[in-house]
Amino acid sequence: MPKQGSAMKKRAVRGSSSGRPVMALLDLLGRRWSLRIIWELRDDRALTSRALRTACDEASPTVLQARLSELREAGFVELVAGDGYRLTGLGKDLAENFLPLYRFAERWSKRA
Amino acid sequence: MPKQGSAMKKRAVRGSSSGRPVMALLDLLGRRWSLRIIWELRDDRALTSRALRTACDEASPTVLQARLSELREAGFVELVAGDGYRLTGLGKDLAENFLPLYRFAERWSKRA
DNA sequence: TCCATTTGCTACAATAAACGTAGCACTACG
DNA sequence: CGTAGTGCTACGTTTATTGTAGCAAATGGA
Repeated sequence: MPKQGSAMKKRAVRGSSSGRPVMALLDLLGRRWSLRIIWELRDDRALTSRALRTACDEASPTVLQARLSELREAGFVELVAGDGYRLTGLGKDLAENFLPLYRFAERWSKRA
Repeated sequence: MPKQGSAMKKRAVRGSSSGRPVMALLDLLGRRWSLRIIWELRDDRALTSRALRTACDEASPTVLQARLSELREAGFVELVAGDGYRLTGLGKDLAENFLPLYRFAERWSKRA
């Protein structure tokens, strides 16, 4: 698979052309397993690629690697040698926005 | 009239089998255009199906209708006659979790 | 040293999802 | 009547994801 050069070259993130960063973010996070990966790495967890795969219901390594590449390029995830994947400072910042989701999901599951 | 009865036999939300509601929520929100739809309906906006389509970069009506059906079934979105689609109370509650994303995205776009 | 694991990562064919265009039935105007 | 709006769907094409298999490099014994 070809390496993507600098920032988001192989495919412009949807909505990025509008000049609204939130659109590019929503596009990136709206791809499969993106939210899940960030979720599994929350709270400063570090997971190897295979541990991450196990955590993500044995999702195919193809798409996981694709998402990890995108998330690394976006600056949300980094690969630390001998330690595995983990959120960057920016990634942790992003994950903060999703912690309330857990409580919301609990409430949601008990809805009428 | 939407026949939501048979519409949902297609697939259980990923992760719902794990008994963790947040997984089902991440699955639903991780599908294409889900986050975007919620975003476009934020702040009590009501959009017709075509206005929503325009807002979502002319995404195909096929997938938009699919997402709207899922979001309606999940109780996040409702269709009000003569008014269009809008977030339910639960949907607004969910959208609250994403409002900080806008500011985060701005910060993100200015990253090194 | 040789062997066995584990790491991150990729190839490739098959499947599922999304796209794009067109069009339906219905309603509300004039 | 005709025109235009609504929500929504069919269908063929393109794209994304899946599942299985496997690679080279690094690690740690025996």
